[in-house]
Order: sequence, then C-alpha cells, then structure tokens
Amino acid sequence: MDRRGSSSHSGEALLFLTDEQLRQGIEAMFFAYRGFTADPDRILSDLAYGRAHHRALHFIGRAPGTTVNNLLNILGVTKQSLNRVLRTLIADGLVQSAVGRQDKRERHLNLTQEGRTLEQTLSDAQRARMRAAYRDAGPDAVAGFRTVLEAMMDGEMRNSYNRLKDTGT
Amino acid sequence: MDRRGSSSHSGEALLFLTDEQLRQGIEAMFFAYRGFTADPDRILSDLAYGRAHHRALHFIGRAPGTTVNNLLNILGVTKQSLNRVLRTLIADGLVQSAVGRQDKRERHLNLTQEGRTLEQTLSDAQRARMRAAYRDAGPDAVAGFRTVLEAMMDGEMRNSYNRLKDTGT
DNA sequence: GTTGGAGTGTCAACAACACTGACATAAGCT
DNA sequence: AGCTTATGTCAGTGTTGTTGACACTCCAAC
Repeated sequence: MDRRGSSSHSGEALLFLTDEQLRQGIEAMFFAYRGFTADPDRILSDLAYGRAHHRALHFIGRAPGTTVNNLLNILGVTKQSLNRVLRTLIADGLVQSAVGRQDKRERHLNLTQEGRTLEQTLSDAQRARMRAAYRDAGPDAVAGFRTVLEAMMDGEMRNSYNRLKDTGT
Repeated sequence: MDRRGSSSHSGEALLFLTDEQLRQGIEAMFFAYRGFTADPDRILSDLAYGRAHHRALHFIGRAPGTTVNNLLNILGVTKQSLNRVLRTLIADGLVQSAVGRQDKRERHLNLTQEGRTLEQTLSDAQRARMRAAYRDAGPDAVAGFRTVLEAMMDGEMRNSYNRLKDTGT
C-alpha cells in the first residue's frame, strides 16, 4: 500500500498522516460501525425496539440508579427524544423509575429483571463480535484501537467515557 | 473470571478479552463515532442536508462514474432511500447522473464542481479530527486501530472496504 | 420479432428517531 | 415569595430508513 521506499526518516514517520491514510481510516470507521451495530439491530427489529432503546438499556444497566438528566448528558439527545424511548421501556416493564429520596424531583432509573435479561442478550451479541475482532487483532492492536478512539472523542464525551470506565473497575 | 496478579502467561495474555474490557471498547466505539460525525454534521445542518448526503458525496467522489447499484451495495440501504438523497443532490447541481453508454439501464454518478467543493469541505473537517487523533496516538496505535476495525466488519463490508482501498492507491 | 424475466431506477406512503418550541408540575434554593 | 432545576408532555417538523407498486431497458428463449 505504501510504495516508494523513501529513505527520509521524517518523511517515513509521517506517512500515516497522509490524506489517503486518513480517508481509509474514515472508511474503516464507517464500515466497522455498521458491523458494530448489526447484531443488536437484528435482535431489536424483532421486538419493535430500535437502537435508541438499546442505548438506553445499556447505560442504565451500566450506571444503575442514574437520573434522567445524567442519561441525557451521556446519550447526547433531547429529553423529548429520550422520554419517548423511556416511556415505552417503563410501560413494557424493562425499566423502573423511582422518585429520588433526597431530591424528589429526580427519577432514578434501574433495569428490572426482564430489562436485565434483554440487555444481556443484546450485550452478548455485541460483545461476541467485539471479542472475535479483539482476538483476531491481538492485545497490541487493541491498545492502539482504544488510544485512537479516545483521541477521536469530543471533550465532553471523553469525560462521560472516563467516568463510566472508572465505575466499572 | 480472571484473577489479577496471575503469574500465568496464558492468563495474562487474555486479560484484554474480559467482559469489562469489551464493554469499554463498546463504549469507546459509541463515543468516538459521535465525535467522528460531529464536524460534518455541524456543517450539513446549515445546508438542509444530512449525514446520508455526506455519505453519498463521499463515495461518489471516491469512485467517480459509479452506478447507483454499486453505491447501494456500499451504503447498505435500500435504493428508495438512496434515491431520495440522490434526487436532491442532482436537483441542487452537486451530482450529475448520466445514462450508461453500453447498458442504458445504469446511471453513472459524478460530482459536479460544486459537489466536489462541498465534499472537500466536509472531508477536510472530518480529516482534521482524524489527523489530530492519529497524531496524538502515533503510528503504532493507528495500525492497531485499523486492524481491529477491519476485524469488526461484516464480510461484505470488508470486501467493499478493500475494493475502495485498492482503487485509492 | 415478440415475449418474458431479470436488472435498474423512480414515485408514494409510512415508521423510527432525532429536533425545536411551549408549557405544566413538583421540588429545591435564596 | 420568587427563581431555578428536574422532569414530563403535547404539537410540529426534518432526515433517513422501510415496503409496495410501477416503468424502462436489456437479454435470451421461443
């Protein structure tokens, strides 16, 4: 892919920053993200749910007891948009909303047993693909993968990401 | 699953495949993709265009003269969905559609000068972020990034991706 | 040479999910 | 009491995906 055996050191060190390399990275990101969401999407389409429901289930499962506002910040959508999704999940008994004890304005969100089951199913499908990709690529590639993704995030998203990462460990 | 501080080589080598690691990877992918599309989205929202228009412009620019059907396979949407986008782009003079010479059923798509200009603007914004992320991460991380993304694609998408990659060089 | 099937592109209608704007309610804060 | 915060809701709109129906073109079998 990179012809011309340049003997220049500085030239060689920056070859990965050419427009062509960046464009390939962009396209890789596009195609990979499709694969990334393909398995959960397949499962969800049978259930009258969509990707938005998956995201809500994921982050509620990840941060049990989180408030609506917190979820809003993580997901980066409007409350009207989130509310539509949340309403159906609560009505279907997958998510439980509880009035805050200290601050009664807040609603704390948790997965019900049924919600946990669906979240697990979706998570398993997505992790299976991720695991296969990780195993194929190897630990060094995975470390690089994570490094680039983190560098690609907006500042606010990186904060959300790191907060979640720390709670998990 | 995996105790830490293990002196076992095989145990340590697989630490990057734990559920927690995979979940972090999933979340990194989610947040990074938002960053990935943020800049072009901002530009497009001022123009009454959306992400679908960007994708069409990108791949037409990448493979000039491509047919609608080819574009369909790359984008992975229905022809009706693509057609709506294409119609506005053609009406607005960003894309030109030419009946095939050999097979008159086909339409060959090309960017007009105006289309090339917009594609360039969008591309520049997206590449700028990509370049910054690449530079921060370094060449080794970038190589790993690409390796994992390619492993994450579905088979068909990987074919599309590789075909495009080869034409670019 | 006409007919029928496959390939290709277009139009119309509908669903999912995002957005804005406006407003209501309840609870906390000064 | 008055201001702010957190949440929920209604109404309207836009983008992007879907299915269904249909027209045009090519090619091959009859």
